[in-house]
Amino acid sequence: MILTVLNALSEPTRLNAMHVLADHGEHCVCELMERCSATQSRMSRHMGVLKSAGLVIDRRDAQWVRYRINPDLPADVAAAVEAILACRRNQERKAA
Amino acid sequence: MILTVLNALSEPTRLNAMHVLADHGEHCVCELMERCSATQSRMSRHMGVLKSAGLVIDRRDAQWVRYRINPDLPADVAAAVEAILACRRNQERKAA
DNA sequence: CCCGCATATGCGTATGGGCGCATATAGGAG
DNA sequence: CTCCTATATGCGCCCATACGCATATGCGGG
Repeated sequence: MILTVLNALSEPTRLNAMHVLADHGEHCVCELMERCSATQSRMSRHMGVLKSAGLVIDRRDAQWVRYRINPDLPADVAAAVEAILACRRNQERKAA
Repeated sequence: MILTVLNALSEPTRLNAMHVLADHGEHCVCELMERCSATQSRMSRHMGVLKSAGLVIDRRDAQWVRYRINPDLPADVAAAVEAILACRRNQERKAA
């Protein structure tokens, strides 16, 4: 439910990961690690939290695991996520 | 920033309080206590968290303190909050 | 001045969550 | 089979946070 989603998003590294995934493309853990400046175990666990919140799905591709935003998110949840991500984007725009 | 907001909202009682306040009216702590089934100290502290996240403001009125949603919330944050609250409302609608 | 209602807060405690480290598992290459 | 890369997970530690209880503070009434 929404509380699980909020809980998942209210952590800097996880919110960061969502920003990376916001292009609706696939990204492997090693890429996310770099872009979020996180260690391997940290990133893996955080992705697990996002996954069990239903926000992302994963797919094995050879030795990599590709994550992407869950395309079957309920419309209202997807809208909320989008609105949340927009906040930081606006902030970056303001900073420039 | 948005992380503080998400942190504040990712707690059941606080999210509940936001739903009560979503009518953009003023509500005193004792009313919020009842509607959220919380003890006095719990509710007071939770409102403090919402307040320091900038989500609500308070006003002394005789022996009561009236809380309401911060009318000066940045537009993008207000939109995110609205989208989040909408999720639970949709759920209630679906349950009926 | 004293009392009672409404609200905030100090304090001690318990629980949850994140982290690092080490290790397990999975898949490809030789 | 072995090795290497990529990812997940068990474990123990630490810190943040929520809670209850008691107490302080603010405000109005008598």
